[in-house]
Amino acid sequence: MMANMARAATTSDVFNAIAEPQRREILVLLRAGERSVTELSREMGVSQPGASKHLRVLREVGLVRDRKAGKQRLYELDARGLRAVHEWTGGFERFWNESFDRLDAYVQDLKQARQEE
Amino acid sequence: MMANMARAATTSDVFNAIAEPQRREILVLLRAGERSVTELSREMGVSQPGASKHLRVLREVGLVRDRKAGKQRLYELDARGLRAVHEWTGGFERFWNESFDRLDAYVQDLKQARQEE
DNA sequence: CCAACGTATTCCGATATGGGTATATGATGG
DNA sequence: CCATCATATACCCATATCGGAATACGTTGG
Repeated sequence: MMANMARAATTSDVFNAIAEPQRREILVLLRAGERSVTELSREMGVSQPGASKHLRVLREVGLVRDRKAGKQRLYELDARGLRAVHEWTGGFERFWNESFDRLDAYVQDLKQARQEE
Repeated sequence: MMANMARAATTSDVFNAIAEPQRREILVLLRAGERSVTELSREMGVSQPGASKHLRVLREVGLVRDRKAGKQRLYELDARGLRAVHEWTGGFERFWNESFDRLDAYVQDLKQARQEE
């Protein structure tokens, strides 16, 4: 009865889609222009079904578009979905920019070391 | 012989760590300041072990620091690891702008097609 | 020391995941 | 229509994942 959901479906979630290194690699490759599945699988050193499956995920979350070109199917980047991730992480910019960040971490470490002695 | 790795371990990978909605929620909550585990679990409507386990993942990828405070353990944001994600997605900025242009062009085409009906 | 409180870990069950391999589906040229 | 190339899907396996419940561990006050 679907009581225990193991994790959010990788599809329909951009954060999950880009959690996979090979999928990130695909997106990077596609910045240089559209590619066929075979080209991608060769450039990545991955089996064709492997590439196809990752492309399916990327397609379902909307990060790539595909178009038929003869026997081939060309995949093209659609980076709009990455904007949400960029903006979400951007919401933390002031926290990683704080100049006392490193010093603060250092102080915390000292405190902790003391307490654990 | 560990031949089939199901997916990259969620630990040691920031992209994977933030693929989990609850973990993202924790990070957001911690922007307002450090919190104990119980406080977090209550604010999130999650069990205490649930919170603890997500915090462990976040700690292992370095997105939070913890410090003992009496019986409690206070968790604090360490957003530096998010910078990598921000920058990676930032590498696509010109593409999502371009995509908007393309969408815009498409919309223009639609308008035009209508007028020509 | 011990009772209590706060937190972490362990175990379990259901499910998602990724990589193979084999095979199905699709499109093309002739 | 057929042979062929390109891609997608199905199936299997090993493992990761998440949530819940029970329990272990740690700290503190009395």
